[in-house]
Amino acid sequence: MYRPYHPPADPQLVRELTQTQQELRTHVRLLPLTHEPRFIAGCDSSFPTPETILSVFVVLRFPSLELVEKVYHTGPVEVPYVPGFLSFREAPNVLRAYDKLQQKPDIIMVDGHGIAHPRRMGIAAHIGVMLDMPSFGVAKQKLTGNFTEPAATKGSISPLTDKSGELLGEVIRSKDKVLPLFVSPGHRCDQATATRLTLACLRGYKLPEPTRLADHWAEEFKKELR
DNA sequence: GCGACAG
DNA sequence: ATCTTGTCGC
Repeated sequence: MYRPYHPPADPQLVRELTQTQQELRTHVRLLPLTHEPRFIAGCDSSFPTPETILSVFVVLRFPSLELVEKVYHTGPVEVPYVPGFLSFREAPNVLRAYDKLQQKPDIIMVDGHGIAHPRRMGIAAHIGVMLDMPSFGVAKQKLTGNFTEPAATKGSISPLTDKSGELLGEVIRSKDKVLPLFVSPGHRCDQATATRLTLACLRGYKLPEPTRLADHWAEEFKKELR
């Protein structure tokens, strides 16, 4: 398959972001949820133009999954995309979108990785720490770690581990014969909770409702801008 | 030195 | 992420 080429990143920038990332990491806490969520949020970002980012937050009632609110926020893109540092490019705008929510959620499902990251600080963990809110990530592509292909049937799961065997996340088949999802906890959440909620949010599509709707509305809001 | 690389 | 048509499989 075709492999993307990532242009060299500014060494100085990478050093600074790495330090910030490691500081944020000290705040991460992996714990089971204390109470069953009543509201779960989904968030995702898109780029109407190369220099503009549009972030969306949707809040669904849980476990009914009815959409109760959707908001978005747009702003200028100030940081380039560098593998492993996606959060610094998207999180600032995502947090502003979060501020616009009337109904704050009990937990946030982010489009991206949680601790299944080189330094255990994917965007889901980053956002969770910034808001000090429970969060977890659901990604469509692997960033780091190893795994064996889960069975082709919906609900099949296989672990995502690092070289030392540490569990980074779980690879979940959310729909029969469709590429699996990579689910990992972000902040104030554990793997069992992340996996359980992801499965509870499936409604016949590859993506669980929170991120699927956030994805959908990101596209709608984008059109709405022109 | 050779791959891998979220969105 | 984004740019894009037709096409294969259930």
